[in-house]
Amino acid sequence: MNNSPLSNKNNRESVSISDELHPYNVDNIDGQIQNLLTTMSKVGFLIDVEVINNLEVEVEDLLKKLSVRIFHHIGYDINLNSSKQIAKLLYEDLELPSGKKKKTGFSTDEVTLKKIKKLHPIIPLILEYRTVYKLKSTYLESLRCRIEEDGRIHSTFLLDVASTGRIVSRDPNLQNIPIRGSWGEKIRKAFIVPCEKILIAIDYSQIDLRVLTHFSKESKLIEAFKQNQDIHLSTAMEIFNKKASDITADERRIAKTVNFGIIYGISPHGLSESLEINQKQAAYFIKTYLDKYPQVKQYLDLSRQNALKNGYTETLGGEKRYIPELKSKNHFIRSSGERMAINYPIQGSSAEIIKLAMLDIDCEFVRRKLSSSKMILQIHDELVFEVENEEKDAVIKIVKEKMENVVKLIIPLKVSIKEGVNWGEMTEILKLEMAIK
DNA sequence: GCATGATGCTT
DNA sequence: CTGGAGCATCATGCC
Repeated sequence: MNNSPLSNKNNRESVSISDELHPYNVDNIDGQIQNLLTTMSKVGFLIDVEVINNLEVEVEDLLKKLSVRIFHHIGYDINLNSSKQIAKLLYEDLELPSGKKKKTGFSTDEVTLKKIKKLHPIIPLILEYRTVYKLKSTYLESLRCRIEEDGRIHSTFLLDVASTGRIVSRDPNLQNIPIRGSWGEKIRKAFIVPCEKILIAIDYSQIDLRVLTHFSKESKLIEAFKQNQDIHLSTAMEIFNKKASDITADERRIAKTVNFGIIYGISPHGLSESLEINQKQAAYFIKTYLDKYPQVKQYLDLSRQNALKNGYTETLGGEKRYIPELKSKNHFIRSSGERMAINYPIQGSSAEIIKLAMLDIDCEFVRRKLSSSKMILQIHDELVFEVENEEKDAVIKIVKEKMENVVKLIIPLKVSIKEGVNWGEMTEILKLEMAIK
């Protein structure tokens, strides 16, 4: 393992798989990837400022209308950005039922307000105001101000910030640009590429669940991934004990939430909050899941036990994270430690895998002299490239091949590929041109 | 001006 | 009392 090709930056091949416990070498991944991150930052993401400007006008107008309607209803003006003033309005002046208490008063967050939104017509208006104001402040005005001379936004990418080994983007953060709903698409349409170029986004499909499968060796999951099944549907079939054609959209949604919950070290309470069901039902779903996937249960138990015994957990590459919280006498802190013991090996291994893939891709771009195509963004399980049209086929082939083969797990790694002229209108590429040289 | 809390966006 | 990891904005209170 000490002779891994990884230790030679300019001559990396595929990684060593000789050591079963640590199937790849993580020596100095972060040191090697630093230059690549600096380059991504220098390249930046081209922005269509007209799209931003037009959206700002639209949003400005909407905010004005919303605040006028709200103030008309209540008969006076308040600062709608102040949760303190919103709380006074709802829970004192309007005497609506209040939910959980925070340090400074009763909560007015989205989850709380949705529970009482039918009790007063201004609550949906407040919720919409919040969404739109968030857009205006964080994703329109702020981003516009960060466009530099070259028409691009240059984020900074950092290692050694996230305790899981993930890469962090800041100033500005380009890893949390909205994607859901109509606003997500509208904003992402402002992220563009120059003429003669195309945007390519490739993301790992279910990498966390695949890593969980690798660690747990759960036979049902191995089978599902080997057959490239819809994993949430497959889980729904297990939990609800039905065949695929009988699974409803709602049952699949529940299974998807359970799958994510497992990775995060779920509790019945947490799942009940996410699914808006009672805790008894949530507990039943978890129990059923663990009954149906016994090797996952065994793996999760073992993860906690080993973390307590050793004081740390580790990733596939052997990167350790110490978890002193496991010995806390405070139940809350200890539970939090147990969730870390579950989540860190999974999320940390995923982070390693994509960082290794980024290095492989970078090397191959250099080797193949694809100098006009640039990696511009990494969003945890996704890579975004600004690609010369003529290099498109070659880039897609390389990125897919490197991402899927960077490390051999007991099940295959899969990516999905999208292309577009902007980040808001991406189309999945299902058929790959196999006539590539 | 600075720290903290509340909120909300992503994976 | 309970979903892992982050960052940014705004309000508020204190210096």
